[in-house]
Amino acid sequence: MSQLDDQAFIHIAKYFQALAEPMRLKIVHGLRDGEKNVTELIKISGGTQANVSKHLALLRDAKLIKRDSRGTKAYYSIADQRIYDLCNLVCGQIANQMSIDAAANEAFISALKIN
Amino acid sequence: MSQLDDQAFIHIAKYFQALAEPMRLKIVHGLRDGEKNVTELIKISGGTQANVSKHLALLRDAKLIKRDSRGTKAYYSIADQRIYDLCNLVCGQIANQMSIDAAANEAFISALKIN
DNA sequence: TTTCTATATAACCATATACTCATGTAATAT
DNA sequence: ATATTACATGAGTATATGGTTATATAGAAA
Repeated sequence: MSQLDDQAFIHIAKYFQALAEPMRLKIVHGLRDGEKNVTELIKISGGTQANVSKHLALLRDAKLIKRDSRGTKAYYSIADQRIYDLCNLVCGQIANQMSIDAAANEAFISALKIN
Repeated sequence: MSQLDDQAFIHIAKYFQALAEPMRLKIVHGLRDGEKNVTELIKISGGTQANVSKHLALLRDAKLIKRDSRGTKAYYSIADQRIYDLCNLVCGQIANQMSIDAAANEAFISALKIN
């Protein structure tokens, strides 16, 4: 396995890592219909201010979201729409894995739908 | 945010978590052209026996790979091909992020190609 | 049976992660 | 200038994770 591959795997792993946390998925989910400021995201996610702020910093660091500071507020938005493709792929996969009846399955999938 | 959503986010996060580790990505990458036994995967990944075995257990737990025991050997294979869609999406995203010239970019992408 | 090969797993350790509380900082309002 | 609102960040803590070494187990071979 080459150096380049090693670096690539590390890079890809970091990317997945950013999405590997329920609170961060909530935040990303909260941004599906456009930018929101931190206070709004705190309400949506149910997290504390400090914690949400940290997750936002991490997501921004991973280039998944971007920040726009206007006045005293900070507006965050999705930096790359493909996040949702990823999530939807995973949602489909998980829904498939669950051996539940059709009605429940449908309810589950629609609850998961992210875009 | 509903209970169901919370559970869903936890579930999805676990899925991403399984792919959020370079050694596990190497292993999954190693399985792209079909099943392999543990010894082969140890060689490919460069990890120790115990460590590879643990990662395999984790990947299996996450339903990403499946195990087939034949004789004294254990053959692993991909349980869901969509893993590769996920990886390729992320690869494209990462390649886009990197502001490198076209030739280098192409070399990078082809080094990353997983299926 | 004993031995060897292949794999899994327990015990342990170091580091990373997520969270909380407290504090810092910057823009606005009074 | 002071206070307030909105957000970021440092310190500290508990738990999770990834790795190593040593041991267990199971099938095949001698």
